[in-house]
This record gives sequence, C-alpha cells and structure tokens, in this order.
Amino acid sequence: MSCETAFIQQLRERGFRLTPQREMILSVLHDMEGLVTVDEIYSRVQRLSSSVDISTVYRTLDLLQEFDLVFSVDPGDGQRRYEFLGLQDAHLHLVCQTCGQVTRVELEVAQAFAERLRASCGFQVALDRLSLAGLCPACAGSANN
Amino acid sequence: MSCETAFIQQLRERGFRLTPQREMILSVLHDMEGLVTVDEIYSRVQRLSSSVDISTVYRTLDLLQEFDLVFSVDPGDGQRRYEFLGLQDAHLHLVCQTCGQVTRVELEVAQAFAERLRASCGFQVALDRLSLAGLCPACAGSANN
DNA sequence: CTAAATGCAAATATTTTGCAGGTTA
DNA sequence: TAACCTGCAAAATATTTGCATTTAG
Repeated sequence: MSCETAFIQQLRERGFRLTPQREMILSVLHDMEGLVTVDEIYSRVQRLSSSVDISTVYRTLDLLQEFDLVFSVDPGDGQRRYEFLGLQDAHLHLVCQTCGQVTRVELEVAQAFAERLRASCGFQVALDRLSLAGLCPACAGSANN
Repeated sequence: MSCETAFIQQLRERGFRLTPQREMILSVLHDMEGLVTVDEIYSRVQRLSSSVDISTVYRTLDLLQEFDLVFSVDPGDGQRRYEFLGLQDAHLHLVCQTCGQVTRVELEVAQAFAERLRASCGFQVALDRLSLAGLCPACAGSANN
C-alpha cells in the first residue's frame, strides 16, 4: 500500500475529501527527506501551484498529524519542523546543534535505553518521535577544546 | 558558590551589569521547579515589581541561556518552556504526551545509550538538554489498548 | 560620566480563524 | 446538492526591535 493510498483511505473513513491541494502537499512531503519547515514545504508546493495558500498547508499538516503520517518538533530555534512518516520504518533523528545537519538512525540503537527507562520509572518513551540534539562527528571534531 | 554569585561573576566578566530586574528574574527562576513558560515567569516577576516589562524578561532569558544557566525547549505545543539549570546536576526530562507531566531523571540512565550512539555513528548527544516524549506510568496504564 | 539596560510602543514572525465562493463525492 | 475545502484577509500570539530615558559601575 502506498502512502497516498493510506492517506486517501484515512480521509474517506473519516469523511474528509481528497483535494488537489492535499495531494500536492502529500507529494511534496513524500519527496522531502528529514525535518523541514513550513516555509520549505510551502515554497515547494507553490512551484506546483502558486495559488495554494499557506493556511491550507498548515491545515493539511494538522490533518496529516492527526493521521500520524507526519509529526512535528520545535528544536528550540523557533522554527518548527515537520517530518513525513509515511509507511516507512520509524527512526531517530540526531540533530547537530552547530551545523543543523540531521542524521537518521535505526530505532534499534535506542531500544535498550527505552527498556531501561521503562524498567526504572515506568515511562514509555515514544522512540519513533525522538529527536536528539548534540554534535555531529564533523562539528565534534572541530569543537574539541 | 551560589547561583547568584555564578551569575554575577559571568555578568562582570563579560561587561554586563547587574540590575534589579535581572536579580528578580533570576530569583524567580530559582524558585520555580521544572519547565516554565515565559508568561509564568513574567507574572511572578510582576508580583515583585509590576513595572518590569516582558521584553526585559525575554532579554534576560536570552542572557541566561548564553550563560548556560537556563535552557529552553518547545515540547511541540507552541509553548516554549524554560528551565533554570543553576549549579544543580543536569538531568533528563520525561514529558508525558497525554497529561503533560514532567519527570526528572538522572543523566546516568542514558549514559550507556549515549556511548552507544557515539560508538556507532560518532554523534555526541547533549544529554543535559534532552527531553523525551512518551507516556508516563499513569497514562500508559489507562491507554493500553 | 558613559556605556549599558530598561520600558514602552511599534514591528515582526508565525499560526489560526471567519467567511464567501468554489469543489468533491 | 450539500457538506466540505479553499483562498483571502484579518486576527491572535509570541517574540523582537528602535529609541528616548534611566541607571550601574
């Protein structure tokens, strides 16, 4: 099943409609890797159709988040970022505090950690929505004091 | 050394000045536990002196962040939260996605995980600024499907 | 005395909302 | 056709900035 099919199915089931705008936004998200800002999404959508309004982008992102096809974080710089989850495997994000580069990592590396947290205090970490701040190898190398 | 002393020292060293407003804001942060919003800080400061402006609160928070006495996150609800770090030990935050409750956990539980990440991909996680989303024991219990 | 900080108001930036008209099912 | 969706513009929020005045050192 493709992402589009999953989206359409969810729309139908809940009485929503499939519009060209929603298709375009989904397609743009699908083509973008990693965490992207609303502006990045918006300007890509505009290339497909310049009449699409940014409020429609916001509304569609809300919808996609409800459907769990997209999730969002604000790394703390006031620039909320969205990511398309689609049907692919979930993964962690490592966001470099210096250069902003985002690396994807398999959930598996965090499994033991999650287990430990659950054992010690009963908290179930949502690993599939996790972004970790820190230093990427390159920046860690040049920043060693 | 008290937090105030540390703050004053940093101010002096960098040519900044110690003002009553800055003292008040620091004192308010010091008395507040956990992650708080600008409005919460602002209204507490106003109780001490109603003439303090919110822009001064923002400016002071920026300063304190530069000094690493405060850090901020936006859990994704559009309400950025600040936390006073002071001279206490750093710790992780577990933020419940359902009830919003914040639990503090020793950094130590994540040490092995951080080590693993560094070994496998060279990324140095900033553990001391980490907030993890998930379900707290209570909400995990009532949500089990 | 002088550079730095404040309060105020206005400016920005970001996201949300009301509504009239267009569109999907 | 009827409810839903969109674009537009205006509103609501949150944060930042310019500037005259005040103040710490």
